[in-house]
Amino acid sequence: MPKSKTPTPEPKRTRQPDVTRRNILDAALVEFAAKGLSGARVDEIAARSGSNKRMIYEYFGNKDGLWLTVLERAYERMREEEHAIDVARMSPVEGMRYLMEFNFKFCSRNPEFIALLNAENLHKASFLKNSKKIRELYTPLLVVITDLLQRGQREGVFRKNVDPVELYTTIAALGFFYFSNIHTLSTIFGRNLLSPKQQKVRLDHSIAVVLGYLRP
Amino acid sequence: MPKSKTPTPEPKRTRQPDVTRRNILDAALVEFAAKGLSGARVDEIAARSGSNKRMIYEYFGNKDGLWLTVLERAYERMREEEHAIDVARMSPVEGMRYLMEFNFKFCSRNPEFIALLNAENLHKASFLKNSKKIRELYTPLLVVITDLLQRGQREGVFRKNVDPVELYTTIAALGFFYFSNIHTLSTIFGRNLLSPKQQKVRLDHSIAVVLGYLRP
DNA sequence: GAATTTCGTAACTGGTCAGTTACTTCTTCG
DNA sequence: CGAAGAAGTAACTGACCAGTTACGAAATTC
Repeated sequence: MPKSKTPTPEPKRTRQPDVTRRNILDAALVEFAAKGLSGARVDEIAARSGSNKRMIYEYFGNKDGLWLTVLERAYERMREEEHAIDVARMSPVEGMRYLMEFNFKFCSRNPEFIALLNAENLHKASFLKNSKKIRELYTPLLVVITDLLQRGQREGVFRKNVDPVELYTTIAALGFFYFSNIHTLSTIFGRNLLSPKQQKVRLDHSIAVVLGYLRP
Repeated sequence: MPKSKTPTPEPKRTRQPDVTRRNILDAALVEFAAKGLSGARVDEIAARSGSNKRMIYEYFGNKDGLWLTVLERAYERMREEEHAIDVARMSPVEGMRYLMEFNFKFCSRNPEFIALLNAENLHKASFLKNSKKIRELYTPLLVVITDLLQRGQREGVFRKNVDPVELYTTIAALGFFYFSNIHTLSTIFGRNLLSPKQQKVRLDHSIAVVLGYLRP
């Protein structure tokens, strides 16, 4: 039975299932991102959440259920942030630049998201495939890119016959890869790619690549 | 004491430390790539290798030592294959195209390499950082790209002021990301990106992006 | 062919961890 | 207040697993 909100303006609640649930998910995100699915410890998540194991199993059934929920929540968050993007009033070039910057900085700001996706790919996306929610998560970024491409082509500033899905993948790749592989790349190149300076160089280059390609 | 080769042409050897060692590493590569470091089972590696746990601990000390050796070996293999690349006699455009194709197909052909790198990045490259061998593994691809860029710029077919390291990262990203995230991308797009047809579309697009960018 | 070293097997150990349970404490609401 | 149920705690269980050991078999050396 779905819990309907009581009309009484809640007094001082110390029982806060929603808060407890969210605390568990926050703790799980950190733990899973740091250690992967098999490396993560349920006891650690319980301790970090300020709650306890019993609540975890009450709300999420088991470790796998918790993993799936954390994963879905991460996608939802990305989708929410992407939804706020509005490039309709920008020029195609400006818009594309803004989009890439957003994507790059989202990756920079959400290393847990990167780690989570990599872990899920290690499992061949077996959890995501069983997710009912994921169908609606088709990323809004794709819609925005399609629009920008059309306008740019009409105005003659972008080349023709660019597949939006391919370009989306390219943009995603240019942001994601850098942060996904930042530790091995830093080691091999002997540079600290985490530094803001290096990140700026990388973003500028990425934008130059895509805009350079899009020239008619 | 390093074992010097006996002058006698070995008869029928049933003792073959090198073979056993390699079998263990092959088995470990598969297991680690499929399940990550913490998910992999030493018993499973022993069984798959046709050898046994005792030998694993004899040769590699512990699970972590085995992991590091597998990782180094994967890098070495890549380096060897890259070393065979010779684009000196190709035109800059041809050479760049060939290089990207090589990189893309290497990723396609070596999914274990992809999985290994992702797992190592999850650990913040802590094993690679402690590797003595890794310093010499600075990828030869970088040298080849630098050469191609110079020639292309001199001949006027490539734009000027392109940083080879940045371009290398871009090329690596365009190949790696697709295969690294192939399962989640396939799920979200509802397409089977593993199919050769989709792979060709992706490679063609990637080449078009880089060559499009490189136009003066 | 005896001594020595290498290799293989399987049982064992000590620790870890997902998931459960018994029990206590707190909150809510009549 | 007092009953009912929700939330919390910590000990427990049973499985699993990295790493070890004891012992035997085979191969190599002298």
